[in-house]
Formats: sequence, structure tokens, C-alpha cells
Amino acid sequence: MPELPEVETVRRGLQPALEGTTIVSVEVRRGDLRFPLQHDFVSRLTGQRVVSLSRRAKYLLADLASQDVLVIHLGMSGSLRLGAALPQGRDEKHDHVRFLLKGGAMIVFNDPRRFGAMKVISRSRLPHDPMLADLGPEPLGNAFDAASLAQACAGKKTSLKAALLDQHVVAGLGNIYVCEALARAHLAPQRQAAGLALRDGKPSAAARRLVEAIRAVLLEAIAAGGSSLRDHRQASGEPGWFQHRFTVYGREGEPCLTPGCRGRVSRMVQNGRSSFWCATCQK
DNA sequence: CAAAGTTCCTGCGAGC
DNA sequence: TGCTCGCAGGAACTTT
Repeated sequence: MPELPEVETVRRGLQPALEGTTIVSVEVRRGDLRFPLQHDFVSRLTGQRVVSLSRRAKYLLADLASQDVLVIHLGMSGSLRLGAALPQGRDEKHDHVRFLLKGGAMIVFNDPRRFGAMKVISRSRLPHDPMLADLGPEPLGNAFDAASLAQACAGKKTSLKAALLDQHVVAGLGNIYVCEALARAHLAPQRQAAGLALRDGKPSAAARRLVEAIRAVLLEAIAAGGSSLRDHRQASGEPGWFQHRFTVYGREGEPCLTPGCRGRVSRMVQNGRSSFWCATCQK
């Protein structure tokens, strides 16, 4: 499941092949992704030079010389791979879009569940596009700190878990990294989000711990090439390695890894999603 | 308005 | 062994 670290890993893998290169042709094998590809998707990309490849939350943004931007979201099971080799367990039938680049390289969008999305948007309209307009701050950016997180959670009646999954609060986290960040911050997922709110104008210690935990877990995961459960691969085809460093995700019944804690990892369902946590050290 | 529920889709693993 | 079934989940959309 590509969350921010997985998307960033893909971005770094593709950047050298893509930046400064021209898209020679685009082959659409299945255009019915999360929503259908635009009618002029191919024509707006063909012959265009890619100026840069960047990322916003879980979105990849390929800036084109034409002032258009190709926006890509990998959804649940999407991947972008470089070259022709098919990753293990992948079927060519899920290769939905192939980009042939000048020089002969190819980038392939593969997505069994077709929850992914692609769209070409003019650069000037990008900030107003519904996909990106309402996203919260980048968790690794300067705008995200304990005060802003507390502000975003103020008055929320939902759980902390639900708030962190809400892309308006902070953009780029998914189920795995929310579980991991809460474990590191020793905060229970079912805690009220509003409990992080400012106290006497200052962010709570919990908010500060949480921001640091989010940052740390994302940076470590990026350094490890992301997490590969079923789907994610680095652009090279290599799996990421961070799944071996999960402290709670997928570890129901196993011992808590917090030093000195004798608890075990529990699982519960919140808003239809699994939360893994240690009831002993997450309060 | 906010929050919870539903939906999209397919592969996989558990259980019979 | 081979089948069915439930689960996984991001985000848009619908309902409460």
C-alpha cells in the first residue's frame, strides 16, 4: 500500500530516468482506473519533455515543458516500474499504461485493483484541482509542527487514528504509518483527536511527541526504500525493507517492542480499518 | 458542517 | 487439493 514513503521511494527511483527526458509515446491498455483517463490524456503527454518529478503527499507530479503536470496516484496496489522486467508475482495484464521515453527506457503503470488515478492538469490550475487543493501540510515540511497539528485537531470529535488518516489534517499518512507513529509516540489510537489541542496557547507534550514520531517513522521508512507487503516495489523492482522494522503493524499477539514494556500488540477495528497498538504503553 | 458508512477492485490466505 | 469467503485499503461519494 503506497503511502508517503513508498511514493517518495518511487519518485527517487524514477527521477534519473525521467527528468529531462521526452515522452515519445503513451500506450493505454486500460484507461478505466479510479476514474477514466481524460480523452486527451495521450495527446497532451506525447512529445512532451519532463522537466521535473516531484511529490505532494501520496501524489507524484511530473512537470512537463508544456506547462501541464501529469499527476499520478498509486491508490492501493499501483506501481510504476522502470524497464520491461516484470516484478515477481506481477501480471502483464495489469499493465494499464506504458510510457516510452526517448532513449528507449519505458515506465509502466501496473495496478491490479485499479484504485490508482492519473490526470493531466495545467500547472496554473494545479493548486485549485480538487485532488490536491484541500490537502493538509506535508508531514516532512516546515509547516507541519505540534502547533499546526493541534490546531487541525482542535474541536474534532473523532479518534486520533481517524484524524491522522484524514488527508486534510496531515497529508501522506496511511494506515500503516499512522499505527507506527502512534506506537512510537505512546498514544492510543482511540484517544480523542481534540485532546491534542493547544493548552494555554501551547501544544501539548503529546502533540510534540506525535509530530516527532511521524517525522521519524517516515524518514526511516524512506531510507529503507519503503515497506513492501504485497504490492510496493522500488522502481528498480527491489522490495522495500521497512516492513521488517514495524513495531506494531501486523504484529497482533506479539510482544510489544517498547523497551521495558511487557505488553502485547492488540488489534481493533476503527472506521473499518485495523489498528494495531499496545494497550500497555500507548495511553 | 462533521463524521461515519459505502463503494470501487482484485489477489491472497484462511478454512472447510 | 480445490473451492468459497472475508479481508486488505485510499479517497470520493453518500448518508446520517
